Amino acid sequence: MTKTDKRDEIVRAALELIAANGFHGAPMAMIAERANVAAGTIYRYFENKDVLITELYRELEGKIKELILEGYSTERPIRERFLHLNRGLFRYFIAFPLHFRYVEQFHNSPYGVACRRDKILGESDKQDVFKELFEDGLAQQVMKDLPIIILFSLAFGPLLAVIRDHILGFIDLNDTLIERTIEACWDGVKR
Amino acid sequence: MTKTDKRDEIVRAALELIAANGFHGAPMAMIAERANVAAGTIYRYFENKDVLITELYRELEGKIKELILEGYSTERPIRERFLHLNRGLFRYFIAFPLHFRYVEQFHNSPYGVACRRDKILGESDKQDVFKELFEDGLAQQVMKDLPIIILFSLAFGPLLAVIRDHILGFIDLNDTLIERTIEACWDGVKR
Amino acid sequence: MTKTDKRDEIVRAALELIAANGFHGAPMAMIAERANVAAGTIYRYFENKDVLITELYRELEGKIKELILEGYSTERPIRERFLHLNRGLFRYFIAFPLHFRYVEQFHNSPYGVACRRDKILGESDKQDVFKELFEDGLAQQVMKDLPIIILFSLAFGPLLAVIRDHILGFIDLNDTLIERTIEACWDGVKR
Amino acid sequence: MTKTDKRDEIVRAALELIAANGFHGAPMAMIAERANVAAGTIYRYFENKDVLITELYRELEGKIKELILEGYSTERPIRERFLHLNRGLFRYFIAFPLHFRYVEQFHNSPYGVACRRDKILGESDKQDVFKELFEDGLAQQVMKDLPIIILFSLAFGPLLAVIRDHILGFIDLNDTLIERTIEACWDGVKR
DNA sequence: GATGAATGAGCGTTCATTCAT
DNA sequence: GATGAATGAACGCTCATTCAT
Repeated sequence: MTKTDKRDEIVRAALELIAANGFHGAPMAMIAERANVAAGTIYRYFENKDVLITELYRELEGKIKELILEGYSTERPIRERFLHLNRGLFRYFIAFPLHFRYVEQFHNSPYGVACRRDKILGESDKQDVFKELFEDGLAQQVMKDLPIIILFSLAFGPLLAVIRDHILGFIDLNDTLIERTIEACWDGVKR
Repeated sequence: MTKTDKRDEIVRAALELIAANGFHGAPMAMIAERANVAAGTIYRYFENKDVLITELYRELEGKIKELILEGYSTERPIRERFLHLNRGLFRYFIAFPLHFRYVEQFHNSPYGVACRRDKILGESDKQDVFKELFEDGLAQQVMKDLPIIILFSLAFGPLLAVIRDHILGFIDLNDTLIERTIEACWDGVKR
Repeated sequence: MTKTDKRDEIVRAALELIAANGFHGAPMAMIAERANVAAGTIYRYFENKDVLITELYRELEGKIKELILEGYSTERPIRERFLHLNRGLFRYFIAFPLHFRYVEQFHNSPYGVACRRDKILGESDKQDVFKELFEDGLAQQVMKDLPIIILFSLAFGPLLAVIRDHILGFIDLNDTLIERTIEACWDGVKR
Repeated sequence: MTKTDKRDEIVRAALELIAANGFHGAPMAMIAERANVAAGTIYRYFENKDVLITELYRELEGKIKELILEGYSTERPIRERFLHLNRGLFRYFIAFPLHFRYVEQFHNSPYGVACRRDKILGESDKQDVFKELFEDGLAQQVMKDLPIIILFSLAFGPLLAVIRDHILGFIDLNDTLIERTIEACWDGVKR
């Protein structure tokens, strides 16, 4: 097994266990076992559990962005771009429910709050497509004149709630339902 | 200090610590200390930590419902009822940010999921004003023809996200902003 | 309720709970509850749990002796006296299984060992019928020439074991079986 | 220190402390300290305290049986076999008084009762030499016609009581005394 | 006297982290 | 590099005992 393989196994194991059981239901020893690695080995790749958790989040974030940006163009109309991104998120999380569970756990934890704080208050992430979309939407006056951070919540708040209900088995989403939910989100933000 | 005082102190301490640090960041010993009570004393009032957590949630839920239903009438038009309830939630949580953080922690935990499952799958809660509102909205065809559970997410998903951002200090809400956010939520659910 | 009634209730409750659950399965609070008395009240009658346990033992010991000595006469032949005492113990413990369980727990605990030590090494209990019986048996040369303490074990060791098996439901004793077991014990000690 | 050494140290410490103070007088932390091991280390070798207690019992049981069966043959006459086994028990427990105290504590506890129940009611332990001896004794009509479980008590009840008195320092056994006590036990069971 | 709420030391157990091999 | 046994602080919880009422 190469060095990278080991790291990947650890990350995969952590994802599975934390998604299923939460941060406290995933002891390092259990992650190690699931990754077929010794407990101490994890510490060669990650300084400590916090770092593992945060790095895993960054990786998932990266993958999500990557997939979402496929076929995305800032040249298209605002509405189309909005629908594209939301649709991408829906499809991604339905395809990878473990990722969704993990990301949700992360957001709803001290890690997530700190991370969010950095993102909002820190150096503006020049490449944040979401932010750019809302800025364009405001500039072109197709979106409601509200702070971007509120537009954000209007656009993605329902989405995350609906996906959670889907993953927990409370609804059974299909393409029509998804499409109509996304349209409803658009109704929320559009002027 | 009367018996009730002690219980109240424990509940207050638990609320503060759990709202700030999460369930695992609030050991019983710390709750006891903050409540100026011995560790064992908590167990006179609550069978165990789970019960304390759940009971505290029920208390908050009760208070919220109570405040929200003030001046609420099912006789009024759907839109008005919708705005009333959302406005109530906004005001409540802005007035009691600890309650918000606590309720959020609770929902995002095994407790909350189980609680949610009961509510959705169990015997329909006849007195659930929210459910009733959406049923009426659907019947009168003023709301989008979507499953109630999705309407729920459209209505309250953004709201919770916005309040969180406010409490974490990422936005500074004022009455105008609140009113316009609620209107935007309405745009999301209305036909 | 008179003072004596309260004490009796405490003692009865302690007997029941300790017999059923052992010393550690019978917290003071539980004893108090079963006795319909406040926890603190127990400490008016007994300095602490140890004292309660020891005093209860002494009471039971007294009752047992009293019943056993009914119709007992040192004028009768050794064998008859032996059978009388053993028969008495059998009947007593079968009639009062809680007493048996308690006494057994007591003997098999630091309390019991200390108590035994006092009895054997301390001032010889002038009125101990058992000791007297064995002394007479030795003097009259109807019993084996062994230390009294060993005769004791030969006489009562099997008895206690058989009663325990009866109470635990492993055997179902009847009068014949009892009589033959006692005879067997006599065979053990007689010359 | 090898892995086995550590386990042995834990077992030894548990044996010593439980034999001296009983199960509740031997907290895990104290066992760990006596074993020169951290508290958590015990849990690498034993799932929990119950398992430690039960496993230690099984180990002692095994050692005892092994030593007792040395030179034992079912070909020899009943009486000889009886004396062999009883003599073996006497010698073993006098040589290892801690083992005796431990086994006694175990028998007189919920563990022991459950264990006993299994043995009596469960599938007959084909290799139980004691049971086999009594069955043979009954078949050959050299033992009293009593239930095996009672013969058991007649044979070993006095023995255990005598050994306890010896270990507690109430008698000082010597070979003659042992031999005569065993003979007395035989008198109890023989027809 | 009687009460029972309050105490806090102590229990069994877990788990992030270290380090000798 | 990799291992996994060892650590020990920290957790949730119990219960004998005290003492203000």
